[in-house]
Amino acid sequence: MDYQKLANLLKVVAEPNRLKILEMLSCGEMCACDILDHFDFTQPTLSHHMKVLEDKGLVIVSKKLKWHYYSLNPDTTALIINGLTRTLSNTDNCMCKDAN
Amino acid sequence: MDYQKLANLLKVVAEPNRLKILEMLSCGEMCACDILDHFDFTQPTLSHHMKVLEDKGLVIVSKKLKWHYYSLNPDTTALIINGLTRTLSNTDNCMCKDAN
DNA sequence: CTATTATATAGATGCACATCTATATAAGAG
DNA sequence: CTCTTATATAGATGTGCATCTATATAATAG
Repeated sequence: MDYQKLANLLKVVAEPNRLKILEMLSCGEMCACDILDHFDFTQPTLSHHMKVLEDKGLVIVSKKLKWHYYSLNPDTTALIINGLTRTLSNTDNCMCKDAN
Repeated sequence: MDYQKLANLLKVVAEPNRLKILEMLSCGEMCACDILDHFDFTQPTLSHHMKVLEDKGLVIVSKKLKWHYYSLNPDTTALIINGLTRTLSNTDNCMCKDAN
């Protein structure tokens, strides 16, 4: 298990506003301006969060005209859930089974 | 869904050394000194991490003589996994279903 | 062209936190 | 008691990051 990589993904998700964004996207794609309506912070702050989510592979963007539509990347979300679940449960390939 | 509360728990887990500690504990309880053997950082740093894990409810401590034995708190780990899974999947009680 | 709308970038600020060294406390062994 | 071992606390340092204001870019409407 690459703890650094998993931790990096978990850091992306360990922020309340980004959690809320991800849940909003769990029902389908949304454009940035519609997401912004649900928050109190400014537009540059949303832009920052969406960039983090995109750069780390949590969301996928499709740019249509001047709107940017975001949707969840199910591969990455599955990676996080599975990685965390395996880390927190007693599995056969757990590091505590190692000779070391 | 209380995003702030879930994010606070995820922050505890979004740190590579704490992830490694938690996986070590997934096989059973360990004392601090044995955990420390698997890391390069100093003893105060481990003490800090174990305090975070204990304070946030991720691990349970039983103190026997001068050794402190740590084990996973399955209630909290389940809370994190379930909360994150529900947030990232399209569920009926998702916030995107709200009239708002 | 200009005006409007959607999004991004630059730079600053303040706070959280992982780590360290030094030291303290706790608990046994002899 | 003194010595050793296990753990905690205090205080400092450096870095990361969420947020802001101001401004830039992109794309469309008129």
